Amino acid sequence: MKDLTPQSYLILGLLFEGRKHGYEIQKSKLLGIWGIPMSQLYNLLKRLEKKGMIQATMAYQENRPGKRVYALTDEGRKSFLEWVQRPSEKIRDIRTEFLAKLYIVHRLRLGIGKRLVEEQIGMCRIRRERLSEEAQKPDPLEGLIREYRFSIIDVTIQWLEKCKKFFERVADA
Amino acid sequence: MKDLTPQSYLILGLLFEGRKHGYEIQKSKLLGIWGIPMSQLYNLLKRLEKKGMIQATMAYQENRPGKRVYALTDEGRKSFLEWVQRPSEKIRDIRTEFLAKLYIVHRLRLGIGKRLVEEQIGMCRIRRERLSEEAQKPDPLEGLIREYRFSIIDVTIQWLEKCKKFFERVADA
DNA sequence: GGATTCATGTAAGAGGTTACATGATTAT
DNA sequence: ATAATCATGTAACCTCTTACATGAATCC
Repeated sequence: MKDLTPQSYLILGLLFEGRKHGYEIQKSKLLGIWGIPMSQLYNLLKRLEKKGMIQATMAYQENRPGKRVYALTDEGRKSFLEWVQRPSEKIRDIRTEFLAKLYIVHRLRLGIGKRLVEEQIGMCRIRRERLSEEAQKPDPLEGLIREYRFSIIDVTIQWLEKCKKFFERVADA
Repeated sequence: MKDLTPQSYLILGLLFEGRKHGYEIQKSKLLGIWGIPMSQLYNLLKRLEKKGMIQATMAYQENRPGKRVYALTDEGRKSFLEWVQRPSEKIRDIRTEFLAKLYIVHRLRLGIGKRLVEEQIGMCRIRRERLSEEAQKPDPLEGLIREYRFSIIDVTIQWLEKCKKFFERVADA
């Protein structure tokens, strides 16, 4: 099964809390990490349903239009849990994808925050290693780019260490 | 006119050197910044032509299939120059878009490297300022995310200072 | 004979963005 | 009255990714 987008996984995460309809998902405070436009959200939900990750049931109310209430399927639950426990492979995804994971792990009190951060640190170290091993070409501009990559990785590792402490403090881990 | 993608601007930049056909563009050493798959490149070229940024003429050869040789139009040239002189607004784009600008500025010896870097530093300072001004919520996870953003900006500014020195050394600036 | 280089595309599917479109209820 | 909140969608357009498809010339 192909990976979903981080946004979609976040939606699955929110539904992990319990069944919700579109408008409710939109209103979920997401720390401003992602603002999904309303009209896109409905598209995403439809796609997730088509993929069998979630399933809708109609909730009819008096004096109100019916709501399409979504719930996770077993596959959706499985997919989400698999995603949320796996660190991001690319450094550039840390700002978005990994942050989303931390947020949802914390929100749902999944108790895996510390481990997730540790694994992410491990992944960053691997990346750093791999970058060191790459053949250095004499091109000076290329050297500069390389330096930037190293800086980003290093600052990310430092920050992840702080994250680790955070998850050690909160009872979540 | 809407912005093109960085990839498309890079292609315009390569054509700024002179007319090229698809295969030639693909072979241009781009420091490994972007590997555009061959089949995508032809799509991009078609789109750029439809937008009036480039124009093809056929070059027929003996014993060979004809080549579709592209040249910049006036609009393409204008668009490229406008793009290449403007710093990236988002920090996350520095790794990709801004790097591409530096590369092409250097390659074409446009003589604006130093100024571009300075403007990018200015943009980063503005971003940093804006982040400082944002209301701090008591949420500790949000605080962590904020810290990460600051770190990234700071390390980026430091790196840009190095870039500036680089462009001061090379005769380009 | 087989790999690499030269040289070009099409087609299908997924996904993102934006605009358009509707309509009731509740609070000011 | 009118603005905000609740509630849902469709349609068009663009871009990206991947796979498929072809074929000559040259180098080893």
